Amino acid sequence: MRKIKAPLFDLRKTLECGQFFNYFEEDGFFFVVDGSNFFIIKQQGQHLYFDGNITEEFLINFFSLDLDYKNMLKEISKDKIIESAIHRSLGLRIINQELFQCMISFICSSASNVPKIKKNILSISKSFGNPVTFKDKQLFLFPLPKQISDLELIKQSSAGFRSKYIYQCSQIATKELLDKIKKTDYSDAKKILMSFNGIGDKVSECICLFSLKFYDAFPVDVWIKRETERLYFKNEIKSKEFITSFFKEYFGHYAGYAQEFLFYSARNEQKPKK
DNA sequence: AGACAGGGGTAGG
DNA sequence: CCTACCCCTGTC
Repeated sequence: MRKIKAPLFDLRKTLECGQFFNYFEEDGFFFVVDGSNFFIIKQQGQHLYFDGNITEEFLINFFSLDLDYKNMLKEISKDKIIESAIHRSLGLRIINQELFQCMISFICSSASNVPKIKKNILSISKSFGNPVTFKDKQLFLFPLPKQISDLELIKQSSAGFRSKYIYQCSQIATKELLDKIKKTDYSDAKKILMSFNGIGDKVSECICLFSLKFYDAFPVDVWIKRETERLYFKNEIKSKEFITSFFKEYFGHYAGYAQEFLFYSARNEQKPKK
């Protein structure tokens, strides 16, 4: 078991906030699969204990432990509302997920919910991914695009109308294209992502934020819409476009972090027991 | 118990 | 701009 220091980090909040779906908790550890990487991890105070087929550098990048967290907080702390949200979700960090897994995860997310997305991802991994035995547990790596080639089998993952999007995405997402998306800038990456069926405005913002390190991305779902209308606009109805442009401008470079704090805070309010 | 609406969104009409 | 979409879950 290896050990690293991780101040200003909350493992549970980071994994459970709804940005990542390929993990489960057992025997006091989180078992995490990200593409072809897998590891177990637990937090004790400011330290992380982990083991798996990964390096320490991978872990630091995955959980953005190298981000200057205090500086980020300073940049987005524009008012009492966001400060309160930050207070309630302190330690939450944005994960840098493997791109293809992230794309499929958020294709699955439309008109869905966290438990169901997790189920879809696990089922797709079992059907198409390579099995690995690790710490007496059977894990499945997340498949490469070319490994997902059977529409009927995808349908068995209960992805419903999203199954055809998963299939098409897997056909189109060659290694070359994925590499291109990783190398290009925010607006270009977003354009390419939105050319996939099943990836629209919101889903592409999520992928930009959770896989491509574009921290100014600001995904607006119904939760963020309701919450920002309530907190910032006296419950007046605003369009998604307005909300996106307003908060990108308002919070600046780390708008995506502000979004995550508001989102986590809103969700936690809804279900205080968790 | 069994029907029914609606969900962290998107494409297509 | 408005709906259907596939499946699951919570609610009546």
